[in-house]
Amino acid sequence: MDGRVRQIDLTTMQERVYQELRNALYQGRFMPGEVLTIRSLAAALGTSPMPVREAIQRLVTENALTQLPNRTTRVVSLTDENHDEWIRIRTEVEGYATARAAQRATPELCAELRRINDGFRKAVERDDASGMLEGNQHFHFTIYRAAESEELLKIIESLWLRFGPILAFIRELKGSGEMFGRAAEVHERIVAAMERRNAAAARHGMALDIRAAASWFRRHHLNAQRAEPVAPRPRGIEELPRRSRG
Amino acid sequence: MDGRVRQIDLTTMQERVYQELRNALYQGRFMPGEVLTIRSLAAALGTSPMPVREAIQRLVTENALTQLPNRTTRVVSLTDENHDEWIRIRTEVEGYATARAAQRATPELCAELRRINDGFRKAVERDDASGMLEGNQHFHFTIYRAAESEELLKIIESLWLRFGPILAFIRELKGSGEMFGRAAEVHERIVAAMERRNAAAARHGMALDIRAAASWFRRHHLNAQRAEPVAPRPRGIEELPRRSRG
DNA sequence: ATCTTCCATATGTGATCACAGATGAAATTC
DNA sequence: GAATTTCATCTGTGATCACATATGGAAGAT
Repeated sequence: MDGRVRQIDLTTMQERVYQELRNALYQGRFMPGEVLTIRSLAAALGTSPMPVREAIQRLVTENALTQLPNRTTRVVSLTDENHDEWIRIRTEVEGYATARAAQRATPELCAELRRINDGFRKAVERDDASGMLEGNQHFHFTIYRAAESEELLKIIESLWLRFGPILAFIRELKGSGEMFGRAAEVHERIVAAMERRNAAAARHGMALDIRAAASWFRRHHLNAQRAEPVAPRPRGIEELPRRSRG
Repeated sequence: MDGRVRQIDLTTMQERVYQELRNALYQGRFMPGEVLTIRSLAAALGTSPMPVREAIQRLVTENALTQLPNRTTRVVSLTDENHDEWIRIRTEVEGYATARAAQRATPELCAELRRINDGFRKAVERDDASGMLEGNQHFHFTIYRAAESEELLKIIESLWLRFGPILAFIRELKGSGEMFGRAAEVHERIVAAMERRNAAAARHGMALDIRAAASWFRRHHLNAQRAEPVAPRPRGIEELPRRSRG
């Protein structure tokens, strides 16, 4: 019975729904503030509401989605929580991962990072928004994986998940090329620090990269926000909770 | 209609189940490796399986529970994941929170920390295991709250959640008083650093506190492990996944 | 014209049912 | 007697149902 049949997918429905939604968020296929309903998602995914509601709950605990007091679930909005706060946490956690990666850096890793960063730079040159986002993400996560901590990686993934919907925004903004161009230079410095096994310098470079992107985004996001409000807030009730049922 | 009726609990069943399980884990009311079944929990809580399974899923995504390949959910075990790795992450994240708290330290905060640490020390002196655990937790979280970052606090809570079941262990171990006695001294040094607004020193002290407790626990846990194995692992299947259903 | 009330529909939550796989002890085979 | 098979029971997963609340437009009142 060896080669005649292939292994099939054994994961649960809920897990597959969860992964699908996670990927969608990661890649910015949902807009910040967008409302998600169980039944419509279930219909779109071709399954029953049951696995969807469990997947949504998981994403809510991961802070990728929020639940309003009227129990509507929405993609995390840009302003409704403290952006700065998350940026500081990111610099800390991802900076730590970078320091660990620097301590473990091999010539092969540095060569790979250079290669990825070259691809990133090329995407910047041809003004390919998706290519830039992908290249940037690839560069970052190659470093984080090199930190060799499964658990740390999980935490960082959950941080990025929260920033996924922002990607949907950046994709449509003009002038991201300039910012990413500067990012490519910072990346270069990070790789150089890793080659010298200088953990502190690598960490510092990563923190700079994150903060620079964040402050660029803040400036341009505010402009975009003024021009075109994204998701209208629901009626007036923002405080009222609901009944409990038995 | 003012004073004649009182506000009632409006949260969902699922939320209350989640909080109840979370507290139980936090306080070490479940042993590491213990198996949880939906139906029996539902019966114990006096509700239907539905809210319980969603609460369990949330705790699984928070890494407080694990799901074996045969879909049995268990309280996180002591050895089945890298203890060291989590300790390093804790020193980093909680160290950062401590540094932030030091920057924001007020005389009132330092006085309160001294008071809490005195209570902790007294619990050590009268060899009150629960009092020690509680006092220690109280001291740590007073600092973390002083960091004034809601999101950071969430992350730290999820880290501690993972260590909750270990408390159930420590509660029964002899000689924890000696370790906690040393911890009280380290706490004192942390408060002194915060009084001087010396963020680096406070951070360093916190890292020392965490690492010292962890290495003490490792030594004594291994002894306890030999004496009395806690949770028998299920039969032989540790690899086999299951079917997917439609 | 503006605000309120009403109502059909949509939505989340919890209960119950159905079913495949897991479990562990009893029965059977060698 | 030891290893294997069988079978009743337990458990997680997904589907469906029931119901209270939310929503948003239409009808009505001011």
